Amino acid sequence: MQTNSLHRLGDLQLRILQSLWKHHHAGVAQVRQDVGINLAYTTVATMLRKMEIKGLVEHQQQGRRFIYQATVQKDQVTHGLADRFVDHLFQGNLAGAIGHLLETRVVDPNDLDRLEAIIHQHRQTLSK
Amino acid sequence: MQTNSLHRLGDLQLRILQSLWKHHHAGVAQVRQDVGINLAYTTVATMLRKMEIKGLVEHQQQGRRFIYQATVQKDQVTHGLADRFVDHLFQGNLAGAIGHLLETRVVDPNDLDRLEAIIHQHRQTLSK
DNA sequence: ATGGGAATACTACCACGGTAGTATTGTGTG
DNA sequence: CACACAATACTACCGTGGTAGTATTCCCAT
Repeated sequence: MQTNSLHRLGDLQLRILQSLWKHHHAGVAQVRQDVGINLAYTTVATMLRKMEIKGLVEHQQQGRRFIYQATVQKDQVTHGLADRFVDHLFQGNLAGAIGHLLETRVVDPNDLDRLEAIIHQHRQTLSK
Repeated sequence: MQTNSLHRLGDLQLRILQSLWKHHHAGVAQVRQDVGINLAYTTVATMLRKMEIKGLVEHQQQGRRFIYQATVQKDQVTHGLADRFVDHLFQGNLAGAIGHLLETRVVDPNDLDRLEAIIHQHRQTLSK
């Protein structure tokens, strides 16, 4: 619910959200399937419950089981993480941050194409 | 020291590292200056000590005081955070991640120019 | 109808980020 | 030389992510 502090999400929470975003709504077992069957069922269930308290997800009951659903949009979370990344490490300099990403990672030509397309399109929007 | 789990750094730790990267080496008081004088001196000192145990920083003694220095490079931390961002949220799709960044943030034309330059340069490197 | 399994509820624990108080110690200055 | 001050050492505490065991409950299949 709270848009603040969205960057504090842990790895498991992130993976759970990922799963829920994919399925739209899913039961504990399904989430656990995505998130890693190495984890105990109760671990996933507990995390889900904690996340519900924090307002990250919600559930409806369907017979015996809980069907969960994310209440935060992927965009919000992405934005939170991006803020942290860009603001903390690059003083808010987005271009610098992206430049660094490109430099320190393997990028294939296709990606470059796609990026140029995005930039191009962006320019259109701006000039309008 | 450990390259793993570098993405788990908290906000304060990130700000401390930022300060150390800037100054190269700095005493507690200096770091505290950067990080926020609203924090108690001991808070910063304690955090620094904890970070030393984790191998993120090290210190040399200079007379009475400790002069700290980061032992992790900014690149490593950036990479760690970027991994989390790109891998968790975009399944490793870097272009997708960057695209999203561009879409959800305010970008001024200058940034677009710089990005295009970077992409261009990158293409050179790749084709070589 | 009843037992077994599936599902949730409750509880507990550890690690660690963040914050800071108190205690101790060393040092420079008057 | 003594003392105030500055700096570190030690300890503590809260919140929360992560993990899971145990207890309870309810439904379905036999």
